[in-house]
Amino acid sequence: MTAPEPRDPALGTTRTSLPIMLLRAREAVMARFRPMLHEIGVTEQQWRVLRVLDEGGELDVSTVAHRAAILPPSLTRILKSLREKGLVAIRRDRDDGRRSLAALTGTGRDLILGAAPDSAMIYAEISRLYGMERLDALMAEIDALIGTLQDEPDEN
Amino acid sequence: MTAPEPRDPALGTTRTSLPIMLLRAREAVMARFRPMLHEIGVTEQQWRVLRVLDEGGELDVSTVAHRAAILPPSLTRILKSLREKGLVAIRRDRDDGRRSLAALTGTGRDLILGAAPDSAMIYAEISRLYGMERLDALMAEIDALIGTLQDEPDEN
DNA sequence: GGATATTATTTAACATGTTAATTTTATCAC
DNA sequence: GTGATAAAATTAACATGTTAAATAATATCC
Repeated sequence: MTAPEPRDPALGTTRTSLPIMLLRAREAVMARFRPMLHEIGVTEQQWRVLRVLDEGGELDVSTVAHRAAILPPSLTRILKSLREKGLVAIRRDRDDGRRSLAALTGTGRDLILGAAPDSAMIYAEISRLYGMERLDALMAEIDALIGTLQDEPDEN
Repeated sequence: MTAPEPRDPALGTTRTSLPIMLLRAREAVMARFRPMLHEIGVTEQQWRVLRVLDEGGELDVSTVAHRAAILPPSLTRILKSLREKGLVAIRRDRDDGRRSLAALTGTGRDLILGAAPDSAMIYAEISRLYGMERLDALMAEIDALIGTLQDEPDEN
C-alpha cells in the first residue's frame, strides 16, 4: 500500500553498479567450477593456491598471496589447512629467516593433475558459449580497467 | 637452485584466469570507494544493503539478498548489525508470517544522502579515467557473460 | 480439513576477507 | 657492532562467504 520511497538520482542504481556486476560475473563463472572443486574436496581459494604453486614451484608466501589474489592473513590459514591435508609442504627460507616457502607435495601435484582435464573442459565450455574471441576481448578490457585504476593516483 | 617445476599445459595460467581477473577488477574498483566507506563507518556489503533499501523502500529479505548480491545467511547478520547501528528497521510481514521486511530509518536515509555526492564523484572519476563509453561497453559485455552462463544449463 | 510438501528465514559450522597490531628477522645508519 | 627502521609473516578480532540443517509459516493435495 505504501508508495516506493524517493531516492537520490546522484547514486546510480545497484542494478548497474560496477562492483556488483563484477561480483555477479565472478559468481556466474565460479558456479561452473564449484561442482568439480567440491568433488576433489578443496575450496576455490585453496584451488587457486595449489595452481599457483603448480605453476611457480616453491614460492614465498608474499608471492603466492599476490598471484592468487589472496591477502596474507587469509593465506596463512589456507596454507595451514592445505598442509594438514598433505597437499603442500612449508619450510623457512634459510637465506632470509623472515620468509616462509611453500611447495606442492606429490599428493598435491597428483590432485592438480587429476583435476586438470575437468578444469580445461569447463573453461572450454564457457569459452564456447560466450565466444572465444569475445572472451579474450573481454578479459583484455578488464585487464585494461585494472591497469587504469591501479596506475592513476587516488583522488583523495 | 632447484629448477621451476613442470606444469600441466591444459590448465591456463592463473595470470589469465577469468575468475581471478574479475576478483582483481572488483578489488581495483572497490579500493577507490573504501576510504569513503571507512569514513562513514560501514562495510562494503552494509553499504550495498543500504543502497538497495534506499532504492526499493521496504523490502523482504530475499529481495534485498538478490539485489545486493549477498547470500541470505550473510544478510541476516548484516541486517542485525545495521539494526544495532540504528540504520534499518526490521519487522515481520503481516500478510506472510515467513517474511521479514527491512527498511531504512531516518538515520539510515541521512547517511545515504550525506555520502551520495562523494560516491557520485568517485564513480565519475573512474568513468573519466577509463572512458565513459568504454565503461558502458564493458558493463554491457559483463552483463552478457552473466546472461550466457546463467541461461545455459550446466554441463554436468 | 488435515497430512504433506514448499517457501522464507534463520542458525550452525567452518572458511575466507579485512584491518590493525605483533613478532621476528634483515637492513641501514652511525 | 649497536640502535633505529623496514620488511615478511603471523596473530587477533570482527565481518562476510558458503553449505547444510533447522525452524516456522504457507500452500497444496486428497
